[in-house]
Amino acid sequence: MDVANELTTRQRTILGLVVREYVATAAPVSSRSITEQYGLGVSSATVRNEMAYLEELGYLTHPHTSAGRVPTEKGYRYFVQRLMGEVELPLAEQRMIRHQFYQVSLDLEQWMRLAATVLARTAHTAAVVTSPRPDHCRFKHVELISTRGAVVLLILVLEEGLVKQQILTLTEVRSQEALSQVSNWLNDAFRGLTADEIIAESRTLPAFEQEVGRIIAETMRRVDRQGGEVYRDGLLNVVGQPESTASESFQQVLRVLEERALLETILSDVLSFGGNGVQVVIGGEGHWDELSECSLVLARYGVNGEATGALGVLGPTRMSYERAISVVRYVSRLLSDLLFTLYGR
Amino acid sequence: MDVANELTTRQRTILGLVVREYVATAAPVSSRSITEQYGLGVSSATVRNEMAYLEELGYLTHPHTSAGRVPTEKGYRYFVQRLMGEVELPLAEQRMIRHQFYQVSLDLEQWMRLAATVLARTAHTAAVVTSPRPDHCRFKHVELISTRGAVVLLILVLEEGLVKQQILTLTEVRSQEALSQVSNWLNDAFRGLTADEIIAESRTLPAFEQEVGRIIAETMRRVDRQGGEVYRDGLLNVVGQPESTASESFQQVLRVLEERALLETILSDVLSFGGNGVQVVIGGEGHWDELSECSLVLARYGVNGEATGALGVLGPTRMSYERAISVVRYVSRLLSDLLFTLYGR
DNA sequence: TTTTAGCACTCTAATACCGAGAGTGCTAAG
DNA sequence: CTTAGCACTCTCGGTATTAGAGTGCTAAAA
Repeated sequence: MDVANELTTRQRTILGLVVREYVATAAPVSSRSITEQYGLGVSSATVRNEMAYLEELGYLTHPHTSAGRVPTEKGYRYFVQRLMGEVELPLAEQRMIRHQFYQVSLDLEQWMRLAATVLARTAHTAAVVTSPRPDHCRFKHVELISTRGAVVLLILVLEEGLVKQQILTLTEVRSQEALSQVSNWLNDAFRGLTADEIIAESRTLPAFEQEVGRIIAETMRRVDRQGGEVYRDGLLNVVGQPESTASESFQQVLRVLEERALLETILSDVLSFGGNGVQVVIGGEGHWDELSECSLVLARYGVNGEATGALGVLGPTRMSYERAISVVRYVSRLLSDLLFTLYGR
Repeated sequence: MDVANELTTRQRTILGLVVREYVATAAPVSSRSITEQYGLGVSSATVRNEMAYLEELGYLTHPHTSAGRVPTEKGYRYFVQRLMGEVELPLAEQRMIRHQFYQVSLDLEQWMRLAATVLARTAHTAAVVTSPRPDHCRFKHVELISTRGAVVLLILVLEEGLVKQQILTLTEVRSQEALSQVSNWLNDAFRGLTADEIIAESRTLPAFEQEVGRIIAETMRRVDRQGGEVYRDGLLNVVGQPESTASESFQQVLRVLEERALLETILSDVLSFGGNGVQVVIGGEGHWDELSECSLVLARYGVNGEATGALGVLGPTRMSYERAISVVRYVSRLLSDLLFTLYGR
């Protein structure tokens, strides 16, 4: 950081006001509107001078000569890091959100869907929630269910409570009793093992059991790799924005949201960076071209070292970071707590 | 139908050309462009007269006095019903699509996701696929898996291959052996029953078994009622349209796509109407205000009388109905076939 | 040294206007 | 019934003009 970062109190106040005002109105903010709305005890000329200085440092810009000021990405970053503080969601909203979670049934899927909706509605942005992924999943239970002829439904339960299903077509018809026997046997043999260990263990087994073991291991590896579901909500909030009409960059946002692969890379990139807590990416930060003109507020959730997912909010750079950050923090904590009551040890 | 519906061959040709041309270019089509591009052996004045007549009957309009013609909703409907014929998807594309389905693993979820993507990409519109819902689901198998303390994972398999999971918190801790015994017992008792029958059957059982039975029945009822997942794709195709910049009606499309409840009502409304085959709703048809300015091409898929879902395409009124209808028809057939190989009897 | 009043300057956004071009509708002739 | 021809209408792009908003600067005041 350069020394120039040391802004005077007044400069910081003004920068904060410009950001807040611009976020609220979407229009460049003038020196006069600042002095009129928030009496700082100084004239507009003084504010003007300070603004010019803030622009020199790169925190603000001009759309054109005779327009008010608009925050730059650097300005937003300064605001988020040094001006905003640790804002908590208003208690009333916290209560409302918690209430909604306790109303739906005890179901991970419902929770994630609700989380996406709550995030989108509260932050007025698009929202993403990925299902929690175990760091390294372990076998818990398998069930083989005969459906019709040689077609068998394989249901795999992992330690972390994840359930996967897979359809197999056997080379010969087997009775349900025979299948149950096999699954009971495998349940004992594989309990608590990882995919690799199951492969190793399978080698000693008869052909059919070995084959099932291979399929189980494969499914588990797929879980390890590709992760689970991605829940989205609030796309309308992105499209409905005033600036969205003109810009093509909003199409980028939608593309990011629509392409699972792209989305997942970005999420894991961002989260592998920072430690815990809420991460804020403003305008791509140079790394992610897809995110120019928009911002991402992200957090991990889940039981640490057990299974974690990501959750966050994606909107235009001009968003209320206070709302966004506080709601992302709150929902991630809430979801983590809920998960812990179910799967934690 | 009024008698005026009897158009001359030339009028039908011209209407068809206007629709095709307008779909292709998104610009009002003039009498000259018709005579120039497709030599009809008549002058532009003649075409002009015919167009005026078609406008009188309500098949075409003018955006303003001196612009070309644009099809009305009625015009599109006539085109779809009487002019288009039963177009099939080009064989090359059929092959390509089929190939993609055989490449992914034998998994209903993957298929539906792929179906949505294929529909969106082929028709250049947004696409929706709902998971197949059994007409009246029947119990097949239950599994109770102890996870931690008194928390139990209940896995329910229905006749149709649907798997549902549910988390229970018992009042007392039970061993996995005890749980397995209960589930084995219930598997025999409930085999092939509907939700109501399970409730009846449960009355004679001991308290715990009765409780589990109640939960199973409840879950099954939920499946009956609310249906399953909805897969969407191609939202970008809607937003990227030339007319989308100006119109607010495109926000409606997005809202329809985002609100599951709304979407499901519309789908079931439309499909309960017509029999089998592809249904086309152009511009809301008066019933659905949410769909003004856009069209819906829908079909059922699945094994009839067993489990069916809906699948279709949602785009601007100005869309290629040939592509849309043919791809919806093809994918619905393909998916039905695939489902049959798995769950059919 | 900092603040501020005042003013010139710049740029946008709204409005009106103009002319070219596209396309129709109509009429009268083929 | 068709078509050539022409008047008429409306849009679209460009230009001019104006009002207003907001800045930057300078010089005076605190």
